[in-house]
Amino acid sequence: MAFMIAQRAFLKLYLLKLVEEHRGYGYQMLEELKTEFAPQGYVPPQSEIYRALHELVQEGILYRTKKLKGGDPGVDFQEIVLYHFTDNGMEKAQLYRKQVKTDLDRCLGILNKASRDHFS
Amino acid sequence: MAFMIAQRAFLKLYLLKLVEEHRGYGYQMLEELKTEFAPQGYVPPQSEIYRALHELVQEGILYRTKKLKGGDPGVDFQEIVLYHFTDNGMEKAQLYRKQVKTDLDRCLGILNKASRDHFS
DNA sequence: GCATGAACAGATTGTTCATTA
DNA sequence: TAATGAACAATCTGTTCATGC
Repeated sequence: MAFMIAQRAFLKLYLLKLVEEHRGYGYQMLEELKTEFAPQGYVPPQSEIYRALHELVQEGILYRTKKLKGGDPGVDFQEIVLYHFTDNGMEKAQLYRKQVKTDLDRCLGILNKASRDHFS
Repeated sequence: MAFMIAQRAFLKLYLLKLVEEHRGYGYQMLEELKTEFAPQGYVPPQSEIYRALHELVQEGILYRTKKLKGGDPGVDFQEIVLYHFTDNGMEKAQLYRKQVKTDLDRCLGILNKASRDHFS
């Protein structure tokens, strides 16, 4: 097992949550997460967001649709990729969340111990 | 900056502490840390221990001496490598600890937030 | 600048292998 | 088995580049 939780897994949790709340395309979620994590001094990199989304699709949790941003033609023709849960995507996601929670708790245990041991 | 704290940096903290307490060779420290982290389900890999020690030497914080284990000849001729702080090693270590603390706190902030956001 | 994606390079790490006593 | 070290392979990640609107 890896020492620490992977950034990819960490981001997947947040992306699943954002898709669940119907805020659903890559660039927007990236910007949202950037804002959300600014206080923690963490800037999620663009490449990881897209890689995480692609993996969630490959894993059969999400699927993609394409849409023209704005909807009204003549206004904005930018094409965006929206994400939605597949039929059994929610169950799969729940399973995945469970796995990540185990890993997250393990990491917190390790890091909290280090914090106590060296900087208490 | 990397997403999470590196295992190497994490281990260096513990190795510096063990050397400070005069428990000082690789294999022994490895076994000690294995025992210490058993409850957290973390098994520090042998290779990382040695790599971390080598780096601490390269960074001028520690230096090495060699010794025959047991001391008494005829009993055990296994050669072991002991580690000690250099002249200004303690100061350097203190500086390093400070840096790692910053990183550690950043990681804890991120992971605690995730824990709250998804599993509260 | 918004939006998506790929490519490339580097660092970290886990496993295995080698050596000696 | 204890002890140290190196080699190898895989993964992850950060940066940069490419494309289109």
